[in-house]
Amino acid sequence: MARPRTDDKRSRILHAAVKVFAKKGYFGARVSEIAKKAAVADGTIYLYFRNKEDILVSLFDAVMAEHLEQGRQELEGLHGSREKLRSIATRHLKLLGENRDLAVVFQVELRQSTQFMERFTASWLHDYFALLDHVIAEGQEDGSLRPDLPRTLVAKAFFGALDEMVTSWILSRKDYDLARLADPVVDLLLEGAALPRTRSARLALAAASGSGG
Amino acid sequence: MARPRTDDKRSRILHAAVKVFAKKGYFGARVSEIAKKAAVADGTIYLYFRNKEDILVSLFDAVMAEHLEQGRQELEGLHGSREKLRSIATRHLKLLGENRDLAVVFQVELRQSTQFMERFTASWLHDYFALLDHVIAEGQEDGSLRPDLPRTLVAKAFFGALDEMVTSWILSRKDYDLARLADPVVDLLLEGAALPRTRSARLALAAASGSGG
Amino acid sequence: MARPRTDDKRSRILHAAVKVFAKKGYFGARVSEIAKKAAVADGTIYLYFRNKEDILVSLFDAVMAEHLEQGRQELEGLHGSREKLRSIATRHLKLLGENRDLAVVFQVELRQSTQFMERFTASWLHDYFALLDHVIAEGQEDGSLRPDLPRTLVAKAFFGALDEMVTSWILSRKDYDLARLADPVVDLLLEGAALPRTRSARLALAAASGSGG
Amino acid sequence: MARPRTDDKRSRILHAAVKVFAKKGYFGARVSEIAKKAAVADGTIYLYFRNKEDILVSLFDAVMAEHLEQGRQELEGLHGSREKLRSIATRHLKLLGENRDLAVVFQVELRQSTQFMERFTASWLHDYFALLDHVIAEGQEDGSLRPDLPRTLVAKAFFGALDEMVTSWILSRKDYDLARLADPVVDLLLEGAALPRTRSARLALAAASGSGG
DNA sequence: GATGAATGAGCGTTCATTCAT
DNA sequence: GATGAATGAACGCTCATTCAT
Repeated sequence: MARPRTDDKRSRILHAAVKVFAKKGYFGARVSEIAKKAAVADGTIYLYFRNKEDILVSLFDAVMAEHLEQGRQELEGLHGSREKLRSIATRHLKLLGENRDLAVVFQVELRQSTQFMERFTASWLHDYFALLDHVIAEGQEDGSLRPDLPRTLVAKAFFGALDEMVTSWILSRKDYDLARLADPVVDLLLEGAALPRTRSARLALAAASGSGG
Repeated sequence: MARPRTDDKRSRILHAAVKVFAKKGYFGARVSEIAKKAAVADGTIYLYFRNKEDILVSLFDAVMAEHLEQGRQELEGLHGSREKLRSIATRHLKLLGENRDLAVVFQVELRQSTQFMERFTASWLHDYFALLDHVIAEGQEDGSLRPDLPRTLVAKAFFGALDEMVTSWILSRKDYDLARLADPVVDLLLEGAALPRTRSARLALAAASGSGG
Repeated sequence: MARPRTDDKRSRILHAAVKVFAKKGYFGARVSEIAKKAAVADGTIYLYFRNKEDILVSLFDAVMAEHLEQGRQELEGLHGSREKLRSIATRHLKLLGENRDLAVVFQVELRQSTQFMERFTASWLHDYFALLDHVIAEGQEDGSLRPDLPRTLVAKAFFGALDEMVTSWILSRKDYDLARLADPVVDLLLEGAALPRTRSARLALAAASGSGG
Repeated sequence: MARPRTDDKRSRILHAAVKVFAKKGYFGARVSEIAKKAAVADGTIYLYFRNKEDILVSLFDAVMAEHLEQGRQELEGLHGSREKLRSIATRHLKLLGENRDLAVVFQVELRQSTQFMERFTASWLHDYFALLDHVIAEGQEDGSLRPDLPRTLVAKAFFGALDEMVTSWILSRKDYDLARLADPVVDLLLEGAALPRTRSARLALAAASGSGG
């Protein structure tokens, strides 16, 4: 807010940090290297961030704040849990799929320790899960989603599936379009991996046994 | 290589390492602390492990080797992808749900850096995915699973969902029974989160348009 | 390369290093002890030197660079190999005779290992020998030195004799004036230890046998 | 004395030590490496030697004891300081010139620290210098050597010259015959590097001034 | 005597952070 | 605000030595 010209420096530091963290890992990253890449003095970093960890946390905060805000706005214009989940998945995979360094930081470096993980979860991830939860609740209420599955379980599975897509993408050397996986993942999560005729068969079986009984 | 007389010591070091890594994180863990907890001298560690990293890697290798072996054996006695996926999920959640420290190490510490992740993936996780892939392929061939979804995508989603169950469980303070989530997760992944009538409706629609075509 | 503001610190470290190396030996010397004696923090050492070995090498370089330069200048004003050798010997013994710690480092610590020795020889000692060689060559050409002795052999014997004077002086507890040995050593090397009449006798003998033949 | 069969082990350890010390230097040498090369267990070393340093010292003692004893015996059959110095020089250069590893240990490793040097000097080197001193004294008494030069100075110069021949030979990669340098070195030390006519001239001058006086 | 597994003291070096300028 | 020289705590690992077998 009240950080006019110099906000440029803060931003430069954050951008440099993404690159360095992605390349070296959080513990492997040197504050002096971030400073160098940001073209500021080592000491300057400490005018904008409390310490090394604060750089990582701030990075995460900045990205999540924007991502969540934009995500919520996009959801307002959509109807139906199906559409909304598709939107969330697409945005999730797009955000990270468009910036591999950022993805590395989010998938790997932020999970350095339970300490990080907890703060990470406590702040923004919690909001992200709340958003998912809300959409799922809506779906269960409007009859588009099964009400027999616990909402949080569905949310976790949804997040976990997306998360693994990103992780796999990072570790794979291939540079395929991550966002394209959004639709099939949502399809899988909504319709299931089982063949429909499984159900028909089961129903048929049930009918048969029912008629037989 | 260096496997001195007492395998007991090696084992004690590994058990101590799980605890220390879980509590302090890999980078925060001190080799001397592991030694102390294992009741051996600092130097003794290096009779059994090349270095600190080797402790972590060996830990992972040992657990995965046994887990995968037992998993494969159990699968041999089962029929149908549904049963097999249920077995895999249950074993996965049981393994980690029964040892929180081990779970922390697997969920958090092993993901310290892309370097770790890659080795991790390259060795055992690769095998784990291959196992999943195989079961899914079987299902697609015997007609129990949808053939239109890419196998790897299903495998990733399956793994990602389970993985997130574990991570959530670790970060949550509540000590619920993790393994109990196996069935609902498999159910979700197989049948989907959408209400069956969605399909009926679609089928009806398809039938209608089919009859009309 | 890294030459921060105060050359004073670098110099303080080098002076402290001479004392500590002389007292404890290179391997016995602790970097932290050098830092303490130089009144700088341990880490500061590494702003001025790459590592512990670099301190020793830099020390040697600094001393030799100055010593050789001054030596060459002094030689320019002198005439005759006899005078020049006397100058070299005097300066050699003076340099080390005036600073016992430095002498210890040069006589003992720099010879820690063939590795050190080779670097030592390759750089400055090579120049020193070249200087000696040059003076000896001059003497052989102007007829003041025997041409039948290989120059390098004379140079080595000259250096070796001086070197042993220093080593003996260090190991002896007596604090005699080392530089005073310069003249007798040069005298010995130039005139030989044998009594002149040895030659006369030999000449006589040769004459006798010659006349007899 | 009373170390029958096992003296073989002690000897094997010493031979292994020469090689390892020569290759790695005293501080770089690992006791376990010496043990391995000697084909004994690490602990066995400590049945024959007090500690690592004792191996080096014992090595030196053994070599020097034999060398000095044989040297003294050879001198008994010779007459004249010239012949005796030639014998000493030849034996000195032969001993080390025939075993480069041993030479490295004697020239470099034994000079690790003033502590070593002092012990080294105090024990055998002292005897070696006494031997030299004795031969030089004889020469001065029988009129073959100049009486105006301090005996110790001549002894040091003699030793220093030989010592430098060995050191140069070690550091040079060329494998010339070291012992062949004995004669020219003795010649240089006895007759001097200056041209004889220098003396003739001086004698002439002295004669002239003498006749004039 | 011989072994070699076990010990644990010891240290060079790094790097996040500070603060005088 | 900005700098970057200076700080000093912190730690993985080695290896000479011991001692139970």
